[in-house]
Amino acid sequence: MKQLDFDTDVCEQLCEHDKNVCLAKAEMLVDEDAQSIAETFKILGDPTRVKILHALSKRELCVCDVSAVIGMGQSAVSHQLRLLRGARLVKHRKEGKMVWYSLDDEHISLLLAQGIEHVKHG
Amino acid sequence: MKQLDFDTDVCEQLCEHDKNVCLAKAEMLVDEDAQSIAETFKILGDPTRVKILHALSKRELCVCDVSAVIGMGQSAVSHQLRLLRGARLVKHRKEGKMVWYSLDDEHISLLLAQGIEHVKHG
DNA sequence: CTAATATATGAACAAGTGAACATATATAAT
DNA sequence: ATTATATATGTTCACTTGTTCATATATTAG
Repeated sequence: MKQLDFDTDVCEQLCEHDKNVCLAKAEMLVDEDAQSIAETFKILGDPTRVKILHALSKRELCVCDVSAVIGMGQSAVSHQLRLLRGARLVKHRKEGKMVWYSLDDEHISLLLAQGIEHVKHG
Repeated sequence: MKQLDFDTDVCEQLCEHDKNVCLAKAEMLVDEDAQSIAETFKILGDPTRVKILHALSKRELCVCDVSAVIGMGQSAVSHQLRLLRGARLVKHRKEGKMVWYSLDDEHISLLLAQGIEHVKHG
């Protein structure tokens, strides 16, 4: 395989398929965007968080309840909810000493559903 | 917080909200499914793979071209394509000594698009 | 056959991650 | 104020992950 010059945007001798490579390069995601998108999927890419999101897609739950539902300690759940919040996948609502969590919007429910569909074979 | 009995499906003294917890538990994803779903998202959760998928969503590319497009070594790209293949996110087609990759189906394109939309704020 | 090219794979290592534990904060009840 | 409850956070550690380097396989050309 030829050694490629990644530093130039000009399409010179890129493997065999200059046109393809040139076009693809022009349309490529910038690092920043790829990073952000990956970040979102990464948060979705953990079984505990998938379970939490799935539970929240049905109804609003407080931390304590999530903990009970998925059978995991309060601390672990709180950590995970923080990550989910950071990725704007869930939102929270304070009520006295309790905090109620739910999905940030219906978008998230869709994303999750598509992931599920892909697995149950799509 | 009360100590919970995770070993029983019977709803006894689960925090304050027995009903919610009981329902949520009944509808919860089984570990196996949560694992599979997370696995898929986990594969989507890496900037390099996001870039690869995005490039492939536009046109079929061979390994060499992907390598050139995203500016990363052939070995690294090959490893990533293997993971993507394992998650049925891409498919491949052999032609002589070259292997052409493309998205496994339009579903994947949608999943990716939804992730992008969520980031560009949805 | 041998050489060259395209891709795949194995090993190793740095960097990142999730869970558990201890502890901190915040609110409510007495 | 003191105690109890609900949640959040900091730290630690075993484990995973992505890249690189070296090498293997496969296909084609000569």
